[in-house]
Amino acid sequence: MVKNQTRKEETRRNMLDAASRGFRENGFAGVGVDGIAKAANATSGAFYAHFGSKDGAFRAALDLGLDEVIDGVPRFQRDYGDGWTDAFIEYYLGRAHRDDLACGCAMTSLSPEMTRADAQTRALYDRKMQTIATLIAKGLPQFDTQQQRAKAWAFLGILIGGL
Amino acid sequence: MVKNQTRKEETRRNMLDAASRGFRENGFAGVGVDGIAKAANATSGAFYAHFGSKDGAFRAALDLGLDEVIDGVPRFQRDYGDGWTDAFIEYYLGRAHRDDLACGCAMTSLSPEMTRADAQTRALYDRKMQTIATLIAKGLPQFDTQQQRAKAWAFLGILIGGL
DNA sequence: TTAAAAATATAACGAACGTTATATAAATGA
DNA sequence: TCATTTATATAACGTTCGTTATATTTTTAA
Repeated sequence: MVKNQTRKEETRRNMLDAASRGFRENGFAGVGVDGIAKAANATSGAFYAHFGSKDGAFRAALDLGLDEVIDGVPRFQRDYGDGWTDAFIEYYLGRAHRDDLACGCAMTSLSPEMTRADAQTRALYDRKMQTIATLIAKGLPQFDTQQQRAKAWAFLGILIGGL
Repeated sequence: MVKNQTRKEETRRNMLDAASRGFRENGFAGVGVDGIAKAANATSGAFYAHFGSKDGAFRAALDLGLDEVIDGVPRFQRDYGDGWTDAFIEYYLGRAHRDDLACGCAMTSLSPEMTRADAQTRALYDRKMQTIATLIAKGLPQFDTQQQRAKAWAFLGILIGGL
């Protein structure tokens, strides 16, 4: 529970959490605005005041979810050193991560939605994924930058699902 | 184009193809009955005459799609011998398979929908996946059946997406 | 304490949803 | 050919969808 936040911030947080979970569990089309708002003990009015549209909420959830990965990768690299990739994969495929509150990693659950997303959302996704690939590449034992990047994308591909 | 089929069979085929493509591209909730029917140059009336419900059409599409895998695995084992797994993975991850008419393999694109599917659909999925795992296990160089099955499921996990 | 502003709730819109009932068209068998 | 059955199209249903406009409540500032 985050403290020292106004009521507005708390409502937004609740709705963003509900949106994240809803989109990850049921996909973009599988959950409605009213459903998300209700899950956050709020209404569609507040939803639109905060996100402007359903697409806007999806982008906010995507943004937050990918930031979790962007924060997580360097943490694993720092904590596990050279063997960080194995630790990361184990964590990533592990039950704890699969069944957590937000229903898995946004990268895995939201990536399939990208083919149907609008341009703005895809641009956000591409930008964040480039950041993630760069972070991964920096942690790979290789001196050729291009090879590092290729391996980083392969690593991501395995994680997300062979696509 | 399949020949020697009645008009009824042709309509059903068209609608099943449209449903398969629609569900794979946009997910169960991402496409509607009217949309599927229109994509098959038909109407919702014919749709319900053939499938009974949207869930019914999804099951038919899932059934057909997983049968493609069930047919494909032994073909790879026969054509490529011991190295069939590499050939299969290469094909599976390859562009040709990703961009084909039906928008990728049903196993990959429809598996994420299973968490939201009804009991009947999940039962069908489980049954077919057991069949697929058995086929894969038979093609693995191992004498312990249990180990074979475990490896077969790991193989499937990698293909579908590390879940 | 009270007026202004901001945040949230309520109500309604047209459109699309899955489904059913019914009407039309096509295929079948005599 | 004509009656009957089958296949498909049309029209309508109640609901839910994303969204907007407006009303109400809560917070802010004086």
